[in-house]
Amino acid sequence: MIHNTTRPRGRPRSFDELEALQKATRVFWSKGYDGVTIDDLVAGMGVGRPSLYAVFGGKRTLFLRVLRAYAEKKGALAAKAIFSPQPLRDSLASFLRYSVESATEEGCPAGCLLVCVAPLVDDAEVRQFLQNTTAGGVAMVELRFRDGISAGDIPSDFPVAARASQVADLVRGLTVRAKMGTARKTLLREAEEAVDLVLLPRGTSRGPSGSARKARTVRG
Amino acid sequence: MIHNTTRPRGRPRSFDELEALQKATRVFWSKGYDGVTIDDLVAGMGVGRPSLYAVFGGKRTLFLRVLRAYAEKKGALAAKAIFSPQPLRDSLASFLRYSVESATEEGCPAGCLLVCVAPLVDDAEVRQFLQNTTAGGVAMVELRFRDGISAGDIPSDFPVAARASQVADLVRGLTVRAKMGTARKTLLREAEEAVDLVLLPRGTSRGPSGSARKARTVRG
DNA sequence: GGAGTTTTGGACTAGATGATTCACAACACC
DNA sequence: GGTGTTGTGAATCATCTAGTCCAAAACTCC
Repeated sequence: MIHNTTRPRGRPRSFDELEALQKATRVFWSKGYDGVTIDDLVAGMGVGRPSLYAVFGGKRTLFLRVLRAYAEKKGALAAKAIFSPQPLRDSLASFLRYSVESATEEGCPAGCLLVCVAPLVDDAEVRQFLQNTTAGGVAMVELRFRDGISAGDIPSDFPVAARASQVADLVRGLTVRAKMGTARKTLLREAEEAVDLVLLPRGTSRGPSGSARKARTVRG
Repeated sequence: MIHNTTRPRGRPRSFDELEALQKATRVFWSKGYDGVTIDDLVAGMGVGRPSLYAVFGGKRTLFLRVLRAYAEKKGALAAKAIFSPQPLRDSLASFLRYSVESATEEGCPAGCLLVCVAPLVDDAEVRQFLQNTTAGGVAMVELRFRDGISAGDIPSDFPVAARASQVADLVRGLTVRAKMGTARKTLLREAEEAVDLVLLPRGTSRGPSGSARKARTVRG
């Protein structure tokens, strides 16, 4: 009856592919990878079993698609948080806050698919994707640090690469804590404190840390 | 024939309980919790299926015993690393080094049972145990920081609690990276750099970070 | 050596799970 | 409306999995 030229040939799908993918995300997110059965996916996605196999290929390939979509979305939101026009300190705070909030969202499973679920999947393609994605995350933070140097928010000798890695590790640590059930409030406070840890400049004069540094030299 | 008074009554066990527990640890460590079947455990532990149920109760209770034993052993080694008589800087370096090394041991699964596996287990008892264990870990680092204050390695206003949490988060982050397949060498370097991040004293004079701090005040 | 006790290995059952098949439904095109 | 194409739901099948049962084995005690 309705003449839609761009419509494909046969019977139209009863589900939206992207929406089904999002629902699948929730399933994997809350139950892990090994903990999920095809029946879980069928029930959670609102997709018939044959359709699932026909459209997504199977559990493994579905998970890969889920992972890519999830990472893209999260990456975009993280970039939005860290690159919005504000001083570096606030950018970093926004970034950490977003990380904690997305890992402790009410109505969502705790933790993060990329940190808590995917690393456990014994699959070369997943591993490769994770490596790339995390490298991209670190690069993003590095980039923001460099902007911060240009803007004069941090000194030009700020150890960009090291600090970016440390920020990424902190985020991972906070995310795992979220998965363990630590309250959002606690994690937000720690994230706030971590900003100072990463950004505050080092003084060479104050504090009796000379002995510690000396001991290090002796040791190494 | 042989008269051993302390020996129990019936047929002796064909396996050593603690050894079997260690083998079970490896199985869970490498395959996760949901990924492990009873057959995996039977094969990996060298224990008959009925014996497994009789002695360890089942997968869940076995995992709990595994977890406790694992945490105790790791906690002891971590304490040894951080409390050995040396300046705070070296203690912290030892602690981080141990964390990375134990998560990247050759011949062992990458990562850590407490960080990468247990948080995903949907079980109240496991969750409770994790909370206690991680709290204990943070308390351990705090204690060492206080010793460091007494020894004059760090100033008396050193934010003990915050820094201890941050160290714990960093360790978790590094551990997840290990699980993702990052090389030990890389992680060891980052751990080394992190020592400075945590310990180096803050100066109030140097660096153009005034704008950033100001921005923070404006915001908050 | 015989009785009692505990562990073991193999077998067994009920149920879950992964993946496919097939008849039928819903559309576009002519 | 007829034809070809694609998606859907129900049913199906072989396999895997958890947990239990039982006869035999290995021991202690008497």
